[in-house]
Amino acid sequence: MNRTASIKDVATHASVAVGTVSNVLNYPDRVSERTRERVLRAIDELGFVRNDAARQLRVGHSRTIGLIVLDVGNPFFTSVVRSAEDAAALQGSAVLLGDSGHDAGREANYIDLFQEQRVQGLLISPVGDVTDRLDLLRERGVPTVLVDRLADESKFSSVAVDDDAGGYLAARHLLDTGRRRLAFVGGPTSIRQVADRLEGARRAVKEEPDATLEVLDSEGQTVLAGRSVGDMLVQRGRAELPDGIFCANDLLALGVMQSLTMTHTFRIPEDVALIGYDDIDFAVSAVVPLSSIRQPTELLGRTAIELLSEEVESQNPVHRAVVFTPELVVRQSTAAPAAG
Amino acid sequence: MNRTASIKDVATHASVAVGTVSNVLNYPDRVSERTRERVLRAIDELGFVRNDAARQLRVGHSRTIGLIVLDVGNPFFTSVVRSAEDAAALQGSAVLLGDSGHDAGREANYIDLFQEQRVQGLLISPVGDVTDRLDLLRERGVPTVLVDRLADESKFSSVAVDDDAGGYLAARHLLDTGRRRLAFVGGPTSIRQVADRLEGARRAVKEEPDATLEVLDSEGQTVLAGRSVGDMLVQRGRAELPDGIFCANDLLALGVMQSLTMTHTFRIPEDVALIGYDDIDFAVSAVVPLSSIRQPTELLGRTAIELLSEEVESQNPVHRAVVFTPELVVRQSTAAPAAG
DNA sequence: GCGTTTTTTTGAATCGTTTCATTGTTACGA
DNA sequence: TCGTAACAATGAAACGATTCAAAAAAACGC
Repeated sequence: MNRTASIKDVATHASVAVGTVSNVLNYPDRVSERTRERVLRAIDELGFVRNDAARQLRVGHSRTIGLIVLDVGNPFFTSVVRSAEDAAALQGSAVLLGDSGHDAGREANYIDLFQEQRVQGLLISPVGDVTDRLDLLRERGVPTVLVDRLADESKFSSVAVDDDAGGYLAARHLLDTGRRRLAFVGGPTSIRQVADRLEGARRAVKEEPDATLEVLDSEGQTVLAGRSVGDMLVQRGRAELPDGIFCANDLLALGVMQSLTMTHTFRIPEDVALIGYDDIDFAVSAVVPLSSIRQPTELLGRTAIELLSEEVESQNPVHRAVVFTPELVVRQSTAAPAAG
Repeated sequence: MNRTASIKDVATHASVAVGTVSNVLNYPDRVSERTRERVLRAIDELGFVRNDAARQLRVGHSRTIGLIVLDVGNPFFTSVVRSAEDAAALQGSAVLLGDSGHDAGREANYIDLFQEQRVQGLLISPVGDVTDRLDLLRERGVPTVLVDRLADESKFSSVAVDDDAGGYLAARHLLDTGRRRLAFVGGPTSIRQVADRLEGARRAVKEEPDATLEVLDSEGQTVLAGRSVGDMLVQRGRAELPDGIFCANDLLALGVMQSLTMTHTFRIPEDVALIGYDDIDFAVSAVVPLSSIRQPTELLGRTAIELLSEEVESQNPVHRAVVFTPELVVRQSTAAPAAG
C-alpha cells in the first residue's frame, strides 16, 4: 500500500502488457481507443505517477536543463530565469536552477550535481574563470551555453547584451538633451560590464568636440556607494558640477539621486541629468523617475534555451555568440532643461 | 567514446567487481586502501560520473527536495531559498527550485514534475487553496511542509512568521517613542499577512487609552501605491496628520516616505515617524533610513528543511507548526522626536 | 473463405546503479 | 599448523521504465 504503483501494476490492473501501458504514455495513437481508455482508467485508479529515474535510465538523458546564475536575487537574473523556464516548458523540458552566489565552490557543486542528473545541457553565468571546468563538460558531451558572457565561439555558444552599445546609448542621450559636462560613475573597471559601459560612453563623448567625460570611481555597485559619490559631488561648487551623470547601474544612480535631492541645492533634471543602467523596478518609482538602459532579459533567457536546443539536436555543433542591443528608457531624470 | 563511462567500465579498468566500485563510492571504509586507490584512479582516468537516475531507481528515492515559492524575485523568498539550499546541502540533499509566480497552473506543473522526480519531500508556499492537491501528495507518501502559511496540524507541518506579533511590535514601538495618532497603511485585508499585521497593531493601540489608529487602504503593496497614500496625507492639514505611520510592507513605506519628503512640508521623523515591514535591502539606504520589522527568513528556510527531515525519517509522522517571532529594527525614520 | 496487408499487442532485453548473501583472504591465538 | 574471527571482494538480482522484433488480431480485397 505504501509503495507507489509501477507500470507493471497498471498493466496487471488493466489486463494488458507493460509495453502497452508505455505506449499509452508515449505514443497514444499506436494504441486502440478501447485499451487506451482502459489503461488510463487504471492509471487513475492506482494513482500511478511515472518514475522519471527509470525512464531516464533507459533513454539515456533527462528532460531537464541546468541553469546556474550568479544571484537569483538580482532582478536581471530573476528575469532571465523566468524566461528560460517558460521557453524550456514550451519544448517540454524543465529547468533545474542553481544559485552560485558568486561562489566558485557552490558553482562547482552545482555543475557536479547537474552532471549526475544527466541534464540535457547547461546554461551558466560563470563565476570568474571556469573555462577548464567547462572544457571538461564539453568533452563529456554536456552542451553548454554561456549567459551574459561572451565566449570563444570555437568552443561555446553564448548570449550577452552589448554593454558598449548601452554605454553609448546612455551618454548619447545625455548629449542629445544638451548636456556637455558628463560624468561616469562606476565600480571597479575590472568588471567587464562596467568597463564596456564606460567605453561606450567615451565613444559617444568623442563625437562632440565640446563635451567632456569625467570618471568617478565608486566602491562597488550599491545605493550606499552611489550616495558617497553624490556627497562628494555636493561638496563641489556649483560651477564644477557635471550637468549629466551616467551611473553603471541603477542602484548607484539611486544613491546619487538621494544625495543630490536631500540637500535641496541641486535639482534633477534641471541642474543635473541622471541616468542609470538595468531599469530595475525601483527606477520608475524613485523620487524623480530614473531614466535607464533596459536589457532584453526575457530575450536572453529564451535565446539561451534555443541555442542549447540547437546544440542538443545537431551532432556537429556549430557555436554562435548572440549579442543583444539594450534599449534607452527615458524618464523624468533626464528631461531636457527648459529652453534658454 | 561518446558514451560516458559506467560503473562497469570502471570495474573492468580497475580489475575489480562492480560491487567494489559501488562500495568505494558509498562505503569507502569497507574497501581496503589499496583497491580504493586503484578504483579512484580508474574513476579519474575514465572521467566517470555516477548516473543518479540509476542510483535513484535502485534505492527508491532521490537526493533532492522540491521547493516551490510564489516569487523568487521577492527578497523574502530569495532569502528563504538560500537558507533552505544551505541546510539541504549540509544533509547531502539538493534543492529543486520552482517559481510558481502566483500561478496555480505553474504550481501544479511543478508538483507533477517533482513527483515524477521522486523528490524526498516538498516545501511549498502555496498559491491560494491547494489542500486537495496536497492531500493527494500526502496519500502518495510525499512529505510536505508548508512555508509561510499555517497548516492544519493534523495534516501537515508548517513554518511561518507571526504577523500579528510583528504588527504589535511595530505599533508598540511607535507608541513607545511617544506617538499617539497612528495610521496603518496596507493593501487588501483579504491577504492574510496584511490582516494579521493590522490586528497586531490594533492590539498595541488598545493598550494606550489616548492612542488612536486610523486604517488607510492602499491599492496593492508597491512603492507607487504608497506614494498615492502619501500624496493624500500631504493634502490634509498639518493638524490632521498622524504622527506615526506603520506600513504593511517596506515598499509601501518607501512610497509614503517619498511623498512626504518631496514636498518638504513634513520631516521624518520629527513630524511623523514611519515604519515598514520586511526589512528589505533598500530600507537601510532610503533617504531617511527606514525602521522595519525583520522576519527570520534564514531560520524559516532552515527549519523547513529540518521539519521535512523529521517527516522523512519517522514512519509515523507527527506534524508540527513552527511559528517564528519577527524582530524590530530601529533606524532613523522612527527616532524619538526631540524632547519638549 | 482465404490470402494479404495493416493495425495492435506482447514481453524479453536493456539501461547503471545498489544490495547482500556468498566466497575468498588475512590475521591471530593456541 | 590449525581453527576461527575479522575483513575484503564478488557478482547476480532488483529497481521501473522504454524499445522493438515478433506474434496476434483486425481489416481488406477478391
